[in-house]
Amino acid sequence: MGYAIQLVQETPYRFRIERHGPMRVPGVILASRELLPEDQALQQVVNVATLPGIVRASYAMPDLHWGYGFPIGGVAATDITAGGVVSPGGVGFDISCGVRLLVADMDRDLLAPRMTRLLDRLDHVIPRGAARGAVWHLTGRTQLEGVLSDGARYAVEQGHGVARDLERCEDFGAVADADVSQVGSRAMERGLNQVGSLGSGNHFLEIQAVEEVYDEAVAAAFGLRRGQVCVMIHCGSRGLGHQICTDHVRAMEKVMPHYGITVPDRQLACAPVDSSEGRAYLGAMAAAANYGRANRQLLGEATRRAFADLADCGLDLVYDVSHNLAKIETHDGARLCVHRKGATRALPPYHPDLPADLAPAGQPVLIPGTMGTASYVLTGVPGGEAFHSTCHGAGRTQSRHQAARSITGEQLRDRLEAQGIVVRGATWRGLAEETPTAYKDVDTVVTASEGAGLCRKVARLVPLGVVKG
DNA sequence: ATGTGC
Repeated sequence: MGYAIQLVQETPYRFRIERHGPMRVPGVILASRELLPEDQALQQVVNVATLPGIVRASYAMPDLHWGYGFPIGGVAATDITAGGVVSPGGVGFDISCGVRLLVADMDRDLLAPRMTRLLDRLDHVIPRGAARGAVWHLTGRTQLEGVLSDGARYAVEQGHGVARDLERCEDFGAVADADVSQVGSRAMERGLNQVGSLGSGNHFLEIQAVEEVYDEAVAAAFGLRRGQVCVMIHCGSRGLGHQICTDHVRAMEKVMPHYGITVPDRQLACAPVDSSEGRAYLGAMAAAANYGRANRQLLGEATRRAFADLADCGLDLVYDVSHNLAKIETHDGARLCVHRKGATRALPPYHPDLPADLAPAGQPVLIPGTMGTASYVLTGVPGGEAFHSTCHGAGRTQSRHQAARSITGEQLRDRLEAQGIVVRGATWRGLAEETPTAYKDVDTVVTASEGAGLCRKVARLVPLGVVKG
């Protein structure tokens, strides 16, 4: 701290911070100059570069901004066999926050006359905000353990969805190495009544339309065509994931001296992946990841019921992918712990973890925009940098307080409705805090992501109706 | 992000 961070521009979309001080690797920021954040987030890129076992670089995506310990839009991988660490701050409080996209077998013109009724129904059936309630009322601890161990797969087994849904979920709906015994009692309590709830902040459920297709072949493989209606769901693991992060940060803070680890920021609390504390966090994190997927599965099912009932219309899953997660992955023969925080995995065509029917197209990468703005579908590219990762959305540029001072919820609703976008918010205050003017421009972020060679654009989606958390 | 903040 106390010095200006030196950035070396290497290409229009690539900046480098050379190793200095305790940095073990350089920092690499994949962004255009206009997207570079305030100094604090760049300092966080530098801080992450000091973590034990980090390899290649401390990466940042174009939507980089300040976060807890790690920047949001940060990607960092550690070598497990070289004492590499796992850090809860490298995943964030909303473990497994992510996006699910479903497509309707209907075009926007046909749906238009039913839009208001559909939004009113979703407003009624999608639990969100501070209010209690969830789509799925778990009968007790046994069912919650099923959710934590088997995620969307358990939800489908229990009748909430169809088998094909799992083909289109990251990890086919469940991470294998969840350890329920590492989920504390408070986290369990908080999780019991929130499976199938949106939450608040930037979480939303949107009815959208495919406005533009950039790659016809890949879009067709994803089931997308121009004019088609789709539904995007953006949410995470609610209070359960938050509590797990809190609990394991505390546990790691205590044992860091024992492992001889020092970090420049206490928010970078970490432990070796190959240690009891590291394994404990990864087991609990995987359980929260499964919870997040089950959550999105249930919200998708509630939306399907509304569409079937009011529009006689089916919804097929395009994909479900997280943008807050650490994963054990093999890259160039090395076993790495890849942290993605506000960064989306973007597998290239023919990657072995893709479902067979998506192999030629690559992984669908789902980028939620800000309320009233576009969202994107992207795909992974061969040789993608940063361990096959890309951006996760438009990063915030204004605090919630600043945002709420700039506009009222009612004004924002009027402005959106003047653009033909129907809005159903949880609270006026919450709506105002999410004004699009408080965010970077998602089009600019996606252009930079493609320009930096992280992904390719497939389709641009525009909002028709918003159910806001 | 979060039964919002040490």
